[in-house]
Amino acid sequence: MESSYDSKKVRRRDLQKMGRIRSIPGRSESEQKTVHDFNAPAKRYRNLAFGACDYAGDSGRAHSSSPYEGIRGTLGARNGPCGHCHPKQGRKSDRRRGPESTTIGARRIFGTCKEFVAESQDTIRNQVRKMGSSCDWSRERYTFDDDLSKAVNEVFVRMYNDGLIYRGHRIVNWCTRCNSTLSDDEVEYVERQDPFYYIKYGPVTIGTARPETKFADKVIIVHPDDERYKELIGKEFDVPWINSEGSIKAKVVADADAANMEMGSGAMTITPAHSFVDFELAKKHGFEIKPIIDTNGKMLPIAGEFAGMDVKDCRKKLAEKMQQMGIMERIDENYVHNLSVCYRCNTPIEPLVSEQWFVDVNKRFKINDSKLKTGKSEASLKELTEHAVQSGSIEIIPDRFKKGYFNWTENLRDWCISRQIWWGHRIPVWYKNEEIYVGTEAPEGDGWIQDEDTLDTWFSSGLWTFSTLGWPEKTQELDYFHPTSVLETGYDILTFWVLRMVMMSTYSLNDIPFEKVYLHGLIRDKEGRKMSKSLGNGIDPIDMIEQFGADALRMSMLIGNTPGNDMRLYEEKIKGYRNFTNKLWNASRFVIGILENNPNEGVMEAKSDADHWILGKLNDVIQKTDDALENFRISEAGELLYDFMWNDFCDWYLELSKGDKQNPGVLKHVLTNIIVLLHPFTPFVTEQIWSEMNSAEGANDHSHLLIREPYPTPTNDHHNTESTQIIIDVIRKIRHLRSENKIEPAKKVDVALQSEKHTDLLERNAEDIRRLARVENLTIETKKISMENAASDWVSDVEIFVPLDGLVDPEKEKARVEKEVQNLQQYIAGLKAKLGNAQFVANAPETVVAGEKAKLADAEAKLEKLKSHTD
RNA sequence: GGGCGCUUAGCUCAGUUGGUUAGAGCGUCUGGUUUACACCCAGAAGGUCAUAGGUUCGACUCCUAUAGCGCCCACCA
Repeated sequence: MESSYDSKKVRRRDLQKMGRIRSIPGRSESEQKTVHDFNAPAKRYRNLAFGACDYAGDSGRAHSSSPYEGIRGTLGARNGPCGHCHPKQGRKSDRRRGPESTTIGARRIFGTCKEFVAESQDTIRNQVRKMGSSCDWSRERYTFDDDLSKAVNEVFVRMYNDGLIYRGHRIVNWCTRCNSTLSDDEVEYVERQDPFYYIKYGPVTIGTARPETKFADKVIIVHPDDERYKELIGKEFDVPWINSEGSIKAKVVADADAANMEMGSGAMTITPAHSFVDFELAKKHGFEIKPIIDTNGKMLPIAGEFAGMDVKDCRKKLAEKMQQMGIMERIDENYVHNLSVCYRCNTPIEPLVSEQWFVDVNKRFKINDSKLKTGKSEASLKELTEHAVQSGSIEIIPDRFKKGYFNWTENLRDWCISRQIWWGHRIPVWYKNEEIYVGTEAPEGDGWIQDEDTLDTWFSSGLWTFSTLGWPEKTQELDYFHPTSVLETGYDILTFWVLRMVMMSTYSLNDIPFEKVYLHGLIRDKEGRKMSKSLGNGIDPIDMIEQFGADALRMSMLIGNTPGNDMRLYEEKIKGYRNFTNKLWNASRFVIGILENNPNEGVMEAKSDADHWILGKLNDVIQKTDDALENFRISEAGELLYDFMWNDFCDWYLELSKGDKQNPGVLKHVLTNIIVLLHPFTPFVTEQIWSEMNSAEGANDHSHLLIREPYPTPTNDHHNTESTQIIIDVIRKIRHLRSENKIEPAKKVDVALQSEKHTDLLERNAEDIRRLARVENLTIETKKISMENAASDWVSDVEIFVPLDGLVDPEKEKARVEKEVQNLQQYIAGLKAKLGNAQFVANAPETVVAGEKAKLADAEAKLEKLKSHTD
């Protein structure tokens, strides 16, 4: 065994040995995938790991469940083309991108992307494995796998037949660069300063940042109660305007909901084809909806002289024209607003009307209510999605994210699911002249052309919990694993993914997809900044693993972090846990060495006070760890184990084991428990220690892995931990007295102990006290000792004297004691005041009052002793 | 505009339904080749828990307001 834990060496060895790639002997690669292993995962993993990786996804974007959101670049989409942002090729639709894109051969793009996906898969698999994730690799799935694609089509067809999917001309978020729609939650906002134009429009002045959309504006909306415009309502005007005719017939319409008297001039025109709000308004009033801008962001012929021009250029030129026409009142150059942009390429979004497929979230359909328990026979997707969380069937951790979830379900609009990108599941709809066919497979006969659009990635991702288990077949897995117990993911993906999974599962299976959602925060750099490529502040997990080991990286991500809160990650932190890993390694080496020297003494039997102490402590830590993990306080569990391993086991029990009461059986027992408990946190080093322990006993059997060991449960054995605690405290106090009085560590001192109750205990452990406190002559008395010129202290009823002839500074010692007396007196006064308060005694629970009384008694006894020592 | 979160030792963070003389790691200081470990050991210093009120016998913890930082959603005439 090496003296320092080399994570690199062990890792490579372990990956094969530990069966992290769970392979079944005698089966080919393809058969491996279909092997069903119904061995329930060990308890600890049920709660710690569940996640799905979409690789490059059907979206060209990785939404792995890793908290490494900030460095998505390294998780999947590294250096590759963004699938989304490439136009489909070989398509004749006029929605396609212009001729420039045809210069890129379709085959070439497709080839590149296949490679890209393969590379991403490799990268992610590699990273997940290197992180030590304990997945059932036999069940790995990719959203483009055949059976998953089948599920996608199946859901589409079912929804279509239930009338939940429809095709319609609607206003959508459009990216002119990607040449595709975006769903509402794929739109991002950036703050920008742009000119804001005030334009004369007949009798009113309108304000806009986008004059180029207004060629066909012919309705003025005012508030019905607005005194300024009351007279105008219902009237029509010929307004000098920017269109090619030079004027337009405008009508004044009152709408109490749409118009705001306080805002600007209180009057506005509307652009139905390029504004969500205006589109709804136009539908409400039956106004004409006339497109101004095409899908490439170019002006349509309606713009006259500006036709074919880019939106941006048009705006500039148009402003000049308006000046010339004399209808430009003024320009505010300091207008700051939120510009909506494409999350993929940051191109400004152009809302426009186009024919798309939508999921109707409000239409009711028949449901099987046996699991959903809505109390209804039919419900809408929106209602089901909301109900699953509202009813408590799904628990979100931490709880506060429910609010965001409901905010989102409440404002849910029909979901535009068609995308004009080529990388995705094709919409399972075929056309032949006027005929339309919707089915899971292409219809019989010639002349059918499949819809060229693809589905929003979240449509297929939303099926993840059951499409991966063979649905729509009634498979054993589906029965066994669904709903999943815990989904673990980042909070930023709650609405994208989590909500869609709830929606899809409640629809398709009439059941929830999972019982609990554990949300982690995002990882930030040391300064709290989001990790990003442009800042170059990302941390490559593989780099950190190379340097400090995967275990250290895992620990640094688990400890000191609470659900839903962002976490800073930086080298020093990881380094700290590397030290922990190494400490564990060295302690194990020491124990294994003892076991090798005492091959026949491995029976677990507590003999010494220290044995009882450590076993009691172990029992306690098992119980607390279990409780913490059950309640998703993962950080706390990690801290408990860290503390127990280092401070109790290493600093005390191992040190005591170097004395005359070494007990190999207990050492082995405690170490074994420690590594089982720590295995979920630091799988590699613990598995390696386990293997070394077993090979020390000549039983190196690869099938006998630590990961298979049951997680410890507390025993009912009673262990006295008090006794050794006294010994430990005595040693500490002696050390403290030495240090206070500047006694060199190498120098041995004489110590006298006096106690009525604990002389036996002290005698039993005299050797340890002598060794660990560096004592020359240790005397233990029952009768009172009075000693001149000695530093003194006490523990329980044990009085400690360290004679310091000529060494102790009487003044200093006096000052120290006086300070402590003062401190104690203050404390006692506080306690007395509290206990003297009738209200406190009356209202506080008995246990609290008793506790305070005990504290007081204790403090008073201490004060007594302190005084007796100064006499 | 609506919502949410954070503010605790020099730094990074814990603190479970209100009852500890408020904790950890790192860093700092003092000392150390004690035969597993200097990626270590021993000892120590360091906080009026952002501010101001309130509830309570009792507040880091609950309520209200204020300030600073951050996030999400909405809007954009």
